[in-house]
Amino acid sequence: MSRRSGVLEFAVLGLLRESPMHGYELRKRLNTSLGVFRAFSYGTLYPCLKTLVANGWLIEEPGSAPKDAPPAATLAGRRAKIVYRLTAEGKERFEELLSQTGPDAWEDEHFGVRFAFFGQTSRDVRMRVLEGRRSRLEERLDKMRASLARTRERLDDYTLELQRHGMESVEREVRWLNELIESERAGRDQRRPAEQDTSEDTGGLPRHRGSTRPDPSDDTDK
Amino acid sequence: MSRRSGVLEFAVLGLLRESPMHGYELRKRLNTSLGVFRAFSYGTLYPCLKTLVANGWLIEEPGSAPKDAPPAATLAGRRAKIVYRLTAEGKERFEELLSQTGPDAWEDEHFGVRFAFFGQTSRDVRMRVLEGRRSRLEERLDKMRASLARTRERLDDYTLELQRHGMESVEREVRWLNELIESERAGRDQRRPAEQDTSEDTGGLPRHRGSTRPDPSDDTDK
DNA sequence: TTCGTCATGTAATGGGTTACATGATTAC
DNA sequence: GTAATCATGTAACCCATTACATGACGAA
Repeated sequence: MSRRSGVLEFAVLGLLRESPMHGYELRKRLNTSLGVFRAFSYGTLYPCLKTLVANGWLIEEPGSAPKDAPPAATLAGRRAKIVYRLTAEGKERFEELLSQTGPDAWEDEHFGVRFAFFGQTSRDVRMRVLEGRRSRLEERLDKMRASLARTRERLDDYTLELQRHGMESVEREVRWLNELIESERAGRDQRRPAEQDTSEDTGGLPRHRGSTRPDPSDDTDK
Repeated sequence: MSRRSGVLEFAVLGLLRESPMHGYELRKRLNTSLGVFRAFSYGTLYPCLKTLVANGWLIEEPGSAPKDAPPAATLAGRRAKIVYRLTAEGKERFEELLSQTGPDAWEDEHFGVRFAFFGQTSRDVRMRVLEGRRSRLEERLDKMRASLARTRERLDDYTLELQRHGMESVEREVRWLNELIESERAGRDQRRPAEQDTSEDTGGLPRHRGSTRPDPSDDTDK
């Protein structure tokens, strides 16, 4: 019981499913791995962890070394205070959340996290979420176009420019979704011709290369 | 006194500076004119209006017809309950807010509204806000690139794609800002060659055309 | 020994939504 | 006359941040 946001709960369960972690590290992962979509502070995270423990979805363990690290290598056995590990019920709970495709799933606040865990999501759910998001954005576009048509002449240049840029952003996301949806479909069809069953269920992704070049800098946290 | 958000206060003062309005209409304008950037509910707006009145920045007037409408024309003299009008102090307050260029001005929550009222903003403030925003985004890009460089191999395709798309969005906004900044500068220089003083202070804007075609549909409000 | 980062937490506060209550006016 | 929309408001709640308090550990 006890709702506790949704987004955070989902993200925490998802990250911990991959491997146990303590709060501090969890927060860093939250604020980077999940793209630009969300940032949480300790004041949000720690209380949330507690309620998840209370729900029986996590257990606290006194941590020593971050695991999977050679004795005194990588981070020199940094002592972690409390390591959170997903319980069986927690795993179940996450699975349940993963399979949900309620209208929430494609709203702004949720879509990002949902997408971040698409790797663990079944293809049909992925499709429903992507398509849901797309039509959500399309109806938003309709509204914007309509309101713009109604008001364009009494708006000054800057307001107009703002609106234009806003619309273009949305249009751009729609195009992105189109690509994704298409390649998900292609991924499904792909299986037909050769009937090969490599891996298990990996849908296709466009496969861009990021324009990233190395550039040291530390993370958020003011 | 009494802080009350900032964004809403600013937007309300700004909209009312153009013309008096009642709350209901004000909210619609807020949720459309200001682009995709913000949406407020009555539960937020009305209490805010009250505190603005308490601060002496607005006065309530019993409204009859929305003004500037021929007797029984346009909207058939819709009876408005309470019309809010900006006081002299309110105007002053707005002016003061307009001229502020604190780091807040270019954060996500504020930038949109600030931009929406660029029409009333002096060119140097506009420049500072645009440039502030740009460097804000650029440092964000640096962080994203850095974190991506650190973690790229242990991220799955979807997370990577999410990150990539996020970065591209930011890069796109930077390009947009570059164009705006450039045309602001051009606007300033423009004056040199001919020394013409048409109008007063209108900076240059790129002047795109929107892709809008008429398409009836009503506004938000669930 | 002091500073920076790792690490965990809590109380106060803020900013906002939801759901509800109420009623006038217009369009059918 | 009844449904939709216009119009104003409030109380309960929610989600999250800020600021603070505490302390261990490693490096200079």
